[in-house]
Amino acid sequence: MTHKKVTLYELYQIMFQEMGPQGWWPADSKEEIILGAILVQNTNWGNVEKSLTRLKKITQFNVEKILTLTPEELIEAIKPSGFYKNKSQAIKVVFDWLQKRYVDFEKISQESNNLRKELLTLHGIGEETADVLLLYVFDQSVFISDSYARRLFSKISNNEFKNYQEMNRAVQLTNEFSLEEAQEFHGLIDEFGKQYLKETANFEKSFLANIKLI
DNA sequence: CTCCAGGGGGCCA
DNA sequence: TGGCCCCATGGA
Repeated sequence: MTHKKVTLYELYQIMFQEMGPQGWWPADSKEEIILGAILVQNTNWGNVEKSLTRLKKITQFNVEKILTLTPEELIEAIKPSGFYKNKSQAIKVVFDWLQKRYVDFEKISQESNNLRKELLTLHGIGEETADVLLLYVFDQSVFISDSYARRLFSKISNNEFKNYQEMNRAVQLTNEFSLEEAQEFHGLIDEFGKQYLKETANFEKSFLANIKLI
């Protein structure tokens, strides 16, 4: 079995050509993306949508209104997406932080010389969620080494990526990637994962089966 | 019925 | 550091 050797950017182009734009992270505001990023932790997106609908009804995703909610009200709103004790506290922590920073996303992104580290100090924000926020809220072109990315890259490279940090150190986007492409890439990888990288799915029948990363 | 999804934190060796 | 366990709901 001979494999076609491709660069990271060529991989992106192949996936985009095959699957098209994924419209990843549907949201009308940065605040909604942040809420979604927390609520989706180890949770099906469908359940997240239920919580977002309920939250929107009582807060319109307004930062001050969200911070005004009692813990019980917040928990009640986000219950459908599970882990509500952890997630309600994470929402509180992140929105407190936002309010302190005047909720100017562009300003935060420019002023903090190590925003990733700063995000990781927030309780409830781990490596993956921090990178999701960098990519979709703070407009930084980063690669997200989530489980689907690790499964895919373990198949199309000679490395075996066991955890987030291991892959995050090894893989970074080249500067050919625009912000929009970086955002699209993550969506493509996860949609590909849902179709071809589950236990019952068959990667060998996918359009990436004969691809290897250079 | 079981399984697990667009993770994170605490604990322990 | 690395492995293990817990957190919780709802759809398949």
